[in-house]
Amino acid sequence: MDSGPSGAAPSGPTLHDVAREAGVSVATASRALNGSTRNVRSENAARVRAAAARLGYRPHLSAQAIARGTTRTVALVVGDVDDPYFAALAAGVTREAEQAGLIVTMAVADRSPERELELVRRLRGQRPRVIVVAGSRIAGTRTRDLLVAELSEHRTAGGRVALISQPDLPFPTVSLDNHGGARRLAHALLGLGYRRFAVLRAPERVRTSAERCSGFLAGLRESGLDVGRPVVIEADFTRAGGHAAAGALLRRGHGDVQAIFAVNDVMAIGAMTALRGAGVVPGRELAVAGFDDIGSAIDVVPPLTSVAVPLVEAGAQAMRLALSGDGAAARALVPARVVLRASTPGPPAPSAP
Amino acid sequence: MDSGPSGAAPSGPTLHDVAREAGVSVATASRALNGSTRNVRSENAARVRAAAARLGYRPHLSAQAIARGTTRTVALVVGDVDDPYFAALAAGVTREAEQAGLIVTMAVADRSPERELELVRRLRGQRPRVIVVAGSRIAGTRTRDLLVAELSEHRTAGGRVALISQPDLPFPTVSLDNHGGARRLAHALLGLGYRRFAVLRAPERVRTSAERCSGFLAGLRESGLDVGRPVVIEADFTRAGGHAAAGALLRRGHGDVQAIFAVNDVMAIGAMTALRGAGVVPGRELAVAGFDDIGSAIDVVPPLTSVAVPLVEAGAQAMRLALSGDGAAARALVPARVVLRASTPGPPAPSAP
DNA sequence: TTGAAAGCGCTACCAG
DNA sequence: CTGGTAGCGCTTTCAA
Repeated sequence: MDSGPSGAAPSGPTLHDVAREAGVSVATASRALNGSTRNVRSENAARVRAAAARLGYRPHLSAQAIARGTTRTVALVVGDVDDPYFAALAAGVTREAEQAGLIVTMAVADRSPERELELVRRLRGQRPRVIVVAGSRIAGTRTRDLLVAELSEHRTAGGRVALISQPDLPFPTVSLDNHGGARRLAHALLGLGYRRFAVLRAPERVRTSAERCSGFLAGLRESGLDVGRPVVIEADFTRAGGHAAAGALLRRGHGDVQAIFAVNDVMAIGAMTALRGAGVVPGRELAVAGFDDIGSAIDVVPPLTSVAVPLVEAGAQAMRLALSGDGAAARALVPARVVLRASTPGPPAPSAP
Repeated sequence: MDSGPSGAAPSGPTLHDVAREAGVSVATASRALNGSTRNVRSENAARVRAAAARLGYRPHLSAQAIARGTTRTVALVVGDVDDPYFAALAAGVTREAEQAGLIVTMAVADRSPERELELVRRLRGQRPRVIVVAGSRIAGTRTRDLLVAELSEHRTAGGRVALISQPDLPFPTVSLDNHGGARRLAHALLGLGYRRFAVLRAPERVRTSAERCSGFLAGLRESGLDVGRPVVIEADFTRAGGHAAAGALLRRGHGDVQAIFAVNDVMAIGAMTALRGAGVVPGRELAVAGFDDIGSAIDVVPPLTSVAVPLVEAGAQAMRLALSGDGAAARALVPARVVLRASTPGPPAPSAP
């Protein structure tokens, strides 16, 4: 008789109760509450609504889903929530979904592709209208193929899919202009006079990092200027990673490096703190630039040069892309804009040969 | 024949299909896949599983919900996602829920109590096992009463409720020790030698702010020391609000104020930037302290003195509280710990009478 | 405009 | 251990 520690079974008044209370049939009650109000006598409709209110009736969404054969659900998979990057994306997706009258179900993959796959599997059970994956973007063939298979089945079953900033998969995708943004940042820094760089990046399989890194290097290369051989240091894609990487740079001796490009802001900020901790003034002795332009980029000292990406907008756009029903080839590229601040004031002395 | 712009109807293989494919009855298929595996011959079970895999079958959660009379859903209402405070709470709730095998549905109230109420109404339609509200904590009687009514009905129907940091409502609640944390911060600052304070707070109806403010003032008062009349400035509960408030303080002339307490970190950080913009060095000429100890508190210059509240843990605890099924009177107080950093080094000169 | 009734996909009870 | 079958709460023909 005990329903167990965690388990009650939410019930509540049903449409039958409402119908009885209003003295009409369930069919009429259904029509009055959720169907086309058109064909029900207004007096009856009023009685039904009154009865529903009196009883505190709420339509059982699962029952509706099964009867109608459709849900109003969007399944969202993010790598993490407690991270401004994903939080902003989630905010965008949620805003747009709610505007379309859809309910968002969110699952957190903890940045693990396997878990991401597992979640998509389970979420599919909800028969969501749309599945949005804002993933960890880690390359890897097997899990990736399974994910594609899973999403394909979803689509075959009539569902929609949208990806945010994933590697190239056969679904509508909105991507951030990582390569272009980093490239333009390189140009901007060169324009300021910097010539020797260090790049703080994440491991190769983190695609976002890889793209930003290669974009930056491409920007340097195509300038035709003599930039020597940029120092590249690999670390975690986190604040701690940036901190560690900067530490490593200082330890190995940063030589003639004038500017550090960290592939995201939290790494850049961690790096700045590490520099300062070692007595090196960020901006003055060593310039620092990041990527993402997170809110706090403006509150660190010196304010951080970065590349702004409208993350909330990217999330919203993903929803729109999914709902628009354009084909799997639909792509949206969210622009990235270089924002120069005091952390890259230009090299201290005009390069003296 | 056109299903409309945004609307496909996700279908897919059903249990019947699987059963037929495996050459067993639906009942057996059901048992093999989702019921107690105990009572089905392993050979049959294998056939069923194989058939399910071959067909890409996923149980229809809505159908299960309706047949079982129970869901495995947690409905979470947050004020905002794109804010580290709520993001951390959401992360905690999500982590704990997923560990219990529950799926989280998230809705964003945009910090509006009316919208919060509306969302709870709609979410109830999902018949979630648990409803968690991490609200905007704005006082207001009417909407509040309706929310209580709604949540009560949910409970009556057998569901669970948990609140995070809400005003005192008759449901299990985990609260942050805002008053105590601020009080201890006051003590700490007094201990450092500060005597003249300014408080940057949000409007009275923002409860979190109100509690922190009153806790701080109580801490000052009970010290018995001569602290004069602290300057209290009201502004938005945001970074911009902090910036503006600090601006206002400087404009009106901060007189003998030695330390600023902002009721949250983002306000404090905004204030620091404003001070610096006006040529006042934070920490040196004017000490600054915040509340929340958000990640970036450590990355601003000087590092920000704050009061740490384990937000992720608070979210997790709310889930546990809800699942434990303790009565409506269940309360959990998440401790808050003062963290002194360089933004409050102690007043410049030993107080000279 | 209304009501009766047939499902929607799945579970669980009841016989075999 | 297995299959038939009666619902779960709701929508949606089909007749009236």
